[in-house]
Amino acid sequence: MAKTHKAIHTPGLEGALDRLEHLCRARGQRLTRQRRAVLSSLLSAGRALSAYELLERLRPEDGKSTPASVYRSLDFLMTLGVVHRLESTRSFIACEHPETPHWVQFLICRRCGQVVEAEDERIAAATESLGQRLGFALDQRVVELTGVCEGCRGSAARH
Amino acid sequence: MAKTHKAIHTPGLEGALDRLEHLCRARGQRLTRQRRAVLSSLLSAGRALSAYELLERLRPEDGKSTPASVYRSLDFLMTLGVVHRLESTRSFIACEHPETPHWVQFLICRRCGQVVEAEDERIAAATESLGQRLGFALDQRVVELTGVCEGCRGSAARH
DNA sequence: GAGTATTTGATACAAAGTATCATTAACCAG
DNA sequence: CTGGTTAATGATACTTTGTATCAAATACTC
Repeated sequence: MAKTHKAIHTPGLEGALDRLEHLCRARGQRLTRQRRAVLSSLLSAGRALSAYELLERLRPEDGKSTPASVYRSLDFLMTLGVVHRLESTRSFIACEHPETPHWVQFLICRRCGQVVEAEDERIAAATESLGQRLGFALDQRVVELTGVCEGCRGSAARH
Repeated sequence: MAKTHKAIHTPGLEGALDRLEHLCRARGQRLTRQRRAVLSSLLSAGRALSAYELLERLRPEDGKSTPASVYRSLDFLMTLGVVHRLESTRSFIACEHPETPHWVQFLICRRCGQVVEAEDERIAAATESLGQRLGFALDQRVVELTGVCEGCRGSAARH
């Protein structure tokens, strides 16, 4: 059977949860039901979600989630590097390649909401070098580039 | 008399307000008391302010400012390019060099809150090229680098 | 399987940002 | 410099986003 239909089983979900377990174990942190649920939910959403959108998706499964608990889980997953926050849209997204510690950039389509995570050497080098030149010891880099993706420019010519 | 005391008259404030007037005139937009007040206040603050901090500073002078009106003025000033929003701290700052249309980067000291506005060619080129490579027509670039500035690293050794 | 420290649940609240519509004031014309 | 027009503001209420606190629950170690 050809893979013409959208996969029902989110690809990589299992792998990501395994990775989460290993990360927790390695760092002596607890892997709780909620943390697993938050990551799964973000992964299966396949896009960035606001904390409250995430909350709505968790509620059916786990009626006792609250804003505070969702934010706590998100903070935790961010320290592990398996979730990122998009500052310019106040939303959260599962990391696409959490294997390596990394500085990433995001490209966000303002039409369809698609988010692409990139790991560009030139940008990494240029930002680091700017920091040094200005005397900053950088520990966080937000690079979020918004525009219109190829697909959206092609299809909806002018709208 | 030596200039040992902090200037009471914010340097460049007049110039900035003149520039604002010219920009409005050139674009057929109205220059209102509130818009002037918001820009002055940001300029004399000399640092990034949240919309509500700004509101508090406006109140003594103009008791009828509201959150909505402040946000409206900020949005307006941003379209003119004389004010920028810092996404990662949810705050606003007067632009340091609004002469040229520009893509800027910000370096933010997490210790003292200092914000430096930069206009780095390499970063501009690298982000543009990344956008092209991934098929994005970029129209907004958020580059916010957080760390500890030279002064703060020097003084408070470890705290 | 029990002990313990960490997380969570529940509640309440703080901060950030927006919608609507009647009123006001900036700018232009004369 | 006076009035007319249109854009901006004021007032009000509300939505969204994020946090504080503390008792109850649960993940992990032994």
